[in-house]
Amino acid sequence: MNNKNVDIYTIAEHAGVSKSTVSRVLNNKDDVSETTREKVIDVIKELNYKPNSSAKGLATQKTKTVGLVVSEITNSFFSMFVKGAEDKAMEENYNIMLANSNWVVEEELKCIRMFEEGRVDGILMISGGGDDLLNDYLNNLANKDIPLIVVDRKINNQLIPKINVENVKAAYEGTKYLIELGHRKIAFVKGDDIAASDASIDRVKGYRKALAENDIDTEIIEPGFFEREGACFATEKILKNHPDITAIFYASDMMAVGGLKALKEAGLKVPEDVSVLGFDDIELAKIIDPALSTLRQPRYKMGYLGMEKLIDKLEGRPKEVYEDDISFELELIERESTAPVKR
Amino acid sequence: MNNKNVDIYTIAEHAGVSKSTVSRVLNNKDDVSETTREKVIDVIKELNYKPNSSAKGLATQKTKTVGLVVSEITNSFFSMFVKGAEDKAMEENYNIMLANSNWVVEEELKCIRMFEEGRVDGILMISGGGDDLLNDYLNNLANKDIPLIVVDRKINNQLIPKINVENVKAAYEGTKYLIELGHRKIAFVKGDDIAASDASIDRVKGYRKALAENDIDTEIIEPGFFEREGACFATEKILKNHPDITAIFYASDMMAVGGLKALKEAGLKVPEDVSVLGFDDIELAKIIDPALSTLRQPRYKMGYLGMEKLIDKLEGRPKEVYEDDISFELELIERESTAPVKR
DNA sequence: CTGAAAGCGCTTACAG
DNA sequence: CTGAAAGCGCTTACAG
Repeated sequence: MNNKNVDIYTIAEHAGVSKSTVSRVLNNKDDVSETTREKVIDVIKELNYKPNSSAKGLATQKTKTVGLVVSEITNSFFSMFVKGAEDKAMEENYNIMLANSNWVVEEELKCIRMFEEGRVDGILMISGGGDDLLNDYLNNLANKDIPLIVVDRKINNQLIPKINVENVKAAYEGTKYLIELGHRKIAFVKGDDIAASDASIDRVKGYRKALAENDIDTEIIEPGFFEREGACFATEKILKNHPDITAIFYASDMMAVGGLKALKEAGLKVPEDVSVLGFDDIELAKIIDPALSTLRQPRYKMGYLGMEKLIDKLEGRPKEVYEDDISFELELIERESTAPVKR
Repeated sequence: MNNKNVDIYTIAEHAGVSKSTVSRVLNNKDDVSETTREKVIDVIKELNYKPNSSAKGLATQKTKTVGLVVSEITNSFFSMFVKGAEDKAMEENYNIMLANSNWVVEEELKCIRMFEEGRVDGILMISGGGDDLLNDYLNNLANKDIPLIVVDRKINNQLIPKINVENVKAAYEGTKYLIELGHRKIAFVKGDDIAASDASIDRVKGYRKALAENDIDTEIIEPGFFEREGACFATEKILKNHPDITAIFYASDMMAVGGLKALKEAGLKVPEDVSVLGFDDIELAKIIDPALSTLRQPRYKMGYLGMEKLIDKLEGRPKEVYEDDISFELELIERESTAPVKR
């Protein structure tokens, strides 16, 4: 049971072969005779040998691990990405090095630098930022040798494959859905426009487009800053200035939850008095009462695919597999918080 | 900007010293003259040198990374542990290798084996299990050379430091709190008794103890299996068999949320008609309406402390720092779901 | 305070 | 199909 000091040489000795041969069976090279292979494998099991990955890493110049930087692991929005990425990595026998940036650019940079120290073959970023300094740094990385894939973040570099989401289209369809339900006075609670991902900006665009197409010109947009409290205030304000509203579309579920609270406090019932539509489909959306109708982001899939592309790249698989950007569509999930407008 | 091929030797050449000296300044050894040190540092910066950690790992037999195995990263209950652990690791300049076990023992074992391959100096487990096979394996690990710390899980091995939580006491105090509010008909919704951590069993104990001390003999215990739906059913059953109930204590917040739903459907108001007390203080507890009163588990702290102990051990710091088990107390958080009993 | 040399545990041409 | 040897990029006694 003791694997202290049992190295490839020990195995070689016990099996009566050379280190080279042991290495060959370890790496499944096919030019080894069946008998030697079996002998070696037996010894490996018997001695409970575990290869030393530092040594292997040094020799091969690969670590078989990828770095994952995430804005906030505690946020269920991100942890689903991580899970997808992790599952794919496991499948391919890659390890994951985790780093949390806490939304701050300096920490994001710190994480990346850490990863650069040879400990990681490539990096998958699922993270806010949008900061110029960081973008420069990422561009540099991409121009050097360390493969990088970016999920849910805009960045201007052809060399960096990106995985995004059709924000404009989703918001357009969400709004259209509300309109088809008969709503004409629809408010939109956006995030902050400076946000890295342009998510809020694009969603506002979609909302506007749907209104325009349907000749609705009451456009009511209020910022909720992607926060529960912020959305609470925004909702109060909307209610005060536009009491005839019949639906509110929030640019995130978390904001919708804040809105639900404000609506309740104002004595309004959802969806009887006002319909509420969220965005994201976080865990909470189906737990809260009333359950939120929302646009589902395929976060697990995005993480999974991001990792897949990264590994494809690392393994030198054909370029077509990973070089294109991908943009996912969101799915409209109807639950209890939306209903046809009352006449 | 290109760091391809710049190694310690390149630095040495440019600085006009030997590799040994470069290594010394890299490792902050004090026996280097100030002038050479500065010279070397300049070159390092100029050439944007990043040490190769595989090489370093091979030479020192340390990787400066720890493995973290978690049952389910997507669960906010766990992600707070991870965050605490991560923060501490960052502080100490350790890397974290993440593995998700998806609650299944085989995957847990797979993760650990992966970690054993020299890639990790120690392991922090925050994970379910309780399986015999796994326990044996962990015992073996502990008896070998790879340091291991276990959070929120019982295991019989003096060599493995454990970080736990005072479940009996917390449930006792939660129940007492309800009793002091005037409740005498208090139901308890437990998890499943076979669960790894004995959490449910201990919490039932605490509940019973409080009842006994206060001469209450209506003991109503129903299993909710630590699931929302399960708790929903349990609540319905309780309501049917004991309509005179005035409070329900759930062994987890998630179950309390399920309970809230069942109560609402039964036309009961919380806390006016029945008080609801949760356990854990997950994110959701303060978001849901009414906000849940609950017993707060210091998950961040537990993760942080677990990592701290592990690193203390790895760094060979004095044994007293890490060898003892630790058991955290839970804090009672009063929110909106509990109130004095109506007369 | 500094350098030469051996060694950490693997892989990989090269030769046979 | 197999072995001997060099090399991956560091660290660390040892000597001076």
